[in-house]
Amino acid sequence: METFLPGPLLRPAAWVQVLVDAPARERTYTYRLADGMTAAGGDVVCVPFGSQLVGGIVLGCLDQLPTGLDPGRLKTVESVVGTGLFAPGFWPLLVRVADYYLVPLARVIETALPPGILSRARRRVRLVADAAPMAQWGLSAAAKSAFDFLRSQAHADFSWRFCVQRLSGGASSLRELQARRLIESYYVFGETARPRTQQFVVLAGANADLCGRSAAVVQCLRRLGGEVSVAQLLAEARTTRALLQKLHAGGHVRIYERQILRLAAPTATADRPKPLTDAQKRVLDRLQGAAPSPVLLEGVTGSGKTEVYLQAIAPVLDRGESALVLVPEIGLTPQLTDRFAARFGARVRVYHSALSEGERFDCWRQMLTGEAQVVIGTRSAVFAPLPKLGLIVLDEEHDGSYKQDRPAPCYHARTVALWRGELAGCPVLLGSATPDLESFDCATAGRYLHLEMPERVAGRPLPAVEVVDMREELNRGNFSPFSATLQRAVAEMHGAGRQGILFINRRGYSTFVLCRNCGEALRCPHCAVSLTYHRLEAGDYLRCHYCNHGAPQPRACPHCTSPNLRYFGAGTQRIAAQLGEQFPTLRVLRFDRDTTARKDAHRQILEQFGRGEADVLVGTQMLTKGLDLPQVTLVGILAADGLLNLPDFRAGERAFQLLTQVAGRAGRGSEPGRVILQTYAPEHPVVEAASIHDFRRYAAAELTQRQALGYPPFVQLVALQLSAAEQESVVEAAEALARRLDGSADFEGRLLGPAPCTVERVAGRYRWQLLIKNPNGEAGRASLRALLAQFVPCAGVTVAVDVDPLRLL
DNA sequence: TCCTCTGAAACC
DNA sequence: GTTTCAGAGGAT
Repeated sequence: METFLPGPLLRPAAWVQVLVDAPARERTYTYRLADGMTAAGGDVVCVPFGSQLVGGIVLGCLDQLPTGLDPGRLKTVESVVGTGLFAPGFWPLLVRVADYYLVPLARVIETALPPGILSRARRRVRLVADAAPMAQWGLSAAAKSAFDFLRSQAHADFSWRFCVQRLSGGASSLRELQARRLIESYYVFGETARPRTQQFVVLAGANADLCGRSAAVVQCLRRLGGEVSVAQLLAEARTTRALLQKLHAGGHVRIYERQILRLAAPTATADRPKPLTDAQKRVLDRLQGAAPSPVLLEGVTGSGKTEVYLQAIAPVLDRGESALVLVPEIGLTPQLTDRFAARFGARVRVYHSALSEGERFDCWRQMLTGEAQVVIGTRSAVFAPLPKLGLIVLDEEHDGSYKQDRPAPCYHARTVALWRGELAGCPVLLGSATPDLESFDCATAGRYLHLEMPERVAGRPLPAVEVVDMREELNRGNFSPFSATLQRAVAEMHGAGRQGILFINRRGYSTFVLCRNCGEALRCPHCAVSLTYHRLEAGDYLRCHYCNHGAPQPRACPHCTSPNLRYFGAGTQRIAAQLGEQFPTLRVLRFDRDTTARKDAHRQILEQFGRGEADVLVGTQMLTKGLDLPQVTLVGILAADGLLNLPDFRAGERAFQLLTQVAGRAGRGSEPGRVILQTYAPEHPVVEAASIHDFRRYAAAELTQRQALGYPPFVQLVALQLSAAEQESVVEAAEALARRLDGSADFEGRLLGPAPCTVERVAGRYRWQLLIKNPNGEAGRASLRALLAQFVPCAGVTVAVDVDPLRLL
């Protein structure tokens, strides 16, 4: 890790470390600063890189050269193109993330910045006004004609790209002209993103003389009101762009560009603060008076946490400060975003990684200028550059999607949010009905302010949970996934015209397909898992839920050619189908990753359900994330066992959260709710605690066990995952790394493994894992950082470091 | 022995 | 992204 100078300097720094906008982003480069030039971390600069000039971000200043770098090879920063890309106090946050998660700062910046910030630093070319006349002597023919072309233009300023494409000799001519000081090249930082436009068509002329397709298209346009977007007309009139162009040329219609708002602030009907319950009032009072420390708000499902967030944010905005609201997944909570927009109007922005590059860029700038005062976003929005941050809210703070586990840095948005609050001096409000045990431990130990809302709003009771022993169902000869109790409950619910939710832990139709002749299961060719069977309109399909590999369902077993294939296990598709068979009048909707893949599909399905166009929603974990559906009275959990028995020390905690959250979807309206929890292990402590809504008892038991076994939150875990295409190289590298850790005098942590990951092969790569228990905090991470910096794995092996891993797979 | 092609590595 | 470099293979 590079060390950068802290604070302001007496003497301006001579060198800067730069993250360049080139494909080779793994490394950073050192540049000299020209005399009188100053730069700070976060500035956008233009630097020579190889033969070209590229944009880059200054990571930090150096007052001495890194060892082993030949001063003769150093180049000088061309210009400082932009400053103030980050809110005050933002840079130390990024440095802290890099330090803690053992990743290069460059990686953190890439994660934090909206993509394309650097590519928006555009290279331009201009004619030098007072160029020496003799500079043209002896130019190559291509360069001469290029120069003449540039001079013949009305203006003297061009984009580099235009020049390369348009001029004879392209880039080499430009370099030649630049060397002669006939032109100069410079960079501009994209101050304003181009406004987005859309093509519109409007009727023009009488159009009496048209016939055939033309007449039909004009007729359609007239029906649509005479003026629509080109895209809409193309779709509605089922016509082609060519025909529209012909009509345009003939003067029958006019096509023009209209500016559209890329960041239309979510609009909704205005909403006023709701009257508060006593518990909500107490919480808000404590929040106002509290010092800026983290707050854990433990409020049961349906206790009105959202209203607390809204009313806690209002005074922050009144003070002219901004608020950041983090949610696990933006698509899953359209109701929440709508409510924020309704309450705070145009000051609200939504920021997440599914936005387009342009949308993220625009939103980023609006945050910096203070135009956006409330930002609702997912994990990556924890880096939103809001100045004057007055409050950070993390809704459903226990949710695992706050942890990034794919590309480094594997940061946890909750951890980063807490640091942000500390650096900005603002409170961080963590809300959940089932707090993460680490947060809960901090709260009970007094490190966080612990506030509670133990009752639902309007005196509504928590739903009664009936545990059904599925072993007895089997004994009675019921082989269906629905117990007799659940069947009766569904019939009753349907009869009363109410709605229900069925939770199943798997999507697809069957979880695996087995040959009854040879006993082989159909497996993914790239991963060490079986394929899931999906029924699609286009035909039956097998899909790998790890790498998304897909194949048509074979008619016969690929191992022994027997046609005797059998489908095991039930996913959402099969449950929905069986439910339909059993209750023919029941209207069933599916809510899982397959049915919500389309943009805005979450909202559509939820709205459809909300309008009462379906009676039952069958879905996966997606159902657990904060849905507020007041008409739902019945919740069925088909098999709790799949959750309880995962090979992970957090399996119990996650199962408890999931069961409590699904159960919490019932009885949120005026009618009381009812939950039916089916399991083969009714005596399991997680099932028992969840069935009586007793988070405290479960948490206490689980924490005692964690302490005894030396697991988080009592010990820090660091997972090192190695992967490669060949099994031998991963094993070899993993063992080499383990020897290195064991043999090191500095390293005091405990090493578990190396061992293959639970699913050893994914997408054609073998994965092995080392787990480190680090009881020494920062000191332990520091020695690990040093060890990892020295460790060079054999060719083709990549090492991923995950500090505080959430899933041990 | 020199030249050309090609893929990989470096670019501060 | 461009440029450079090293090694293979081929022509002289």
